[in-house]
Amino acid sequence: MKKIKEVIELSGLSRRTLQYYDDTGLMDNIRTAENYRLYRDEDLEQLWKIILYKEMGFQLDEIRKLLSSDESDMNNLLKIRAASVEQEISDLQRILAFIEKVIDFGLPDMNAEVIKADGVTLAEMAGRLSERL
Amino acid sequence: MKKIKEVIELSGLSRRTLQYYDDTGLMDNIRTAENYRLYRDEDLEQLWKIILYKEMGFQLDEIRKLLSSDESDMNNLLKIRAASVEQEISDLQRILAFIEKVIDFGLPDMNAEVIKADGVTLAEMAGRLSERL
DNA sequence: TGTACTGTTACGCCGCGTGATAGTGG
DNA sequence: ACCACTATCACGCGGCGTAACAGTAC
Repeated sequence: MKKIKEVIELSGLSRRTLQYYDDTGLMDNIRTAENYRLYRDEDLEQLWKIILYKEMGFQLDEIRKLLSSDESDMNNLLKIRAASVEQEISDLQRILAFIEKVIDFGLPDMNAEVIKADGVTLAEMAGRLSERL
Repeated sequence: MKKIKEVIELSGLSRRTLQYYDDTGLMDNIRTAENYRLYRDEDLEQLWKIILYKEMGFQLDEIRKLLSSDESDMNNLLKIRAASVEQEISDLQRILAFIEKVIDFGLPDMNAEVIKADGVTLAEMAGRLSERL
């Protein structure tokens, strides 16, 4: 049974973070008579899982689901997350290529004939410019 | 001289977004006597640049700097941005590899001997686990 | 008189950081 | 009485979405 300071040092998380996890129900801390948070061994296991899921880039509400799901549900969520990370990577690669193009050739001209098309917004045009490389 | 509705359709941005750009000084709109926002051609050029920089993943305060910088400053900022995008990509690749490892082998055990080291926090341990692959 | 446009508040999101203020243990 | 610990508010961040309410043009 550890009090919060020990858990701060053990986990590397901040006091505020631990309080937030308690407030939002991600952790479900028991309390002393003086209302101090107490962490049992099982709570530390739970915290370890939370830290691992954060390392994988999950949001806290997704982590909540993961903590209460069986092995097959968890594997599904992991696969979904893997797919979206792959998507993020390819988005960033597109962005990177676009930046390098701008470094070499400057910003594309808004009035260039190539990109003038009716019914297409500027935002869409910008998206297309970074897609086609 | 266009009013906001036309600019919404032309740009693909929302009314709220255009208002926000005005409020935060990213755009510097002139007004009619009835206080309606007016967009001149040069303002649309500015908006186009903003959209392009957003497409490259810049934050609005960085975009503010970009809009008022000369070519060499701009190129520096672009290179810095490119470097940080590369960093984000490699972070995500590490995360992806870690997720796939967890899919195959399950969550790493907190009490495993391998990872037990004094003075190392759980968060650090999680980071190391996803680094070493 | 209606309706389609315009404007200004102002709260909500997410994951905490950063105080401020107050109670408790030893 | 001191100090180290604990607690609970509550505002702030970025980039808007989403009302709510009010004025203006036609």
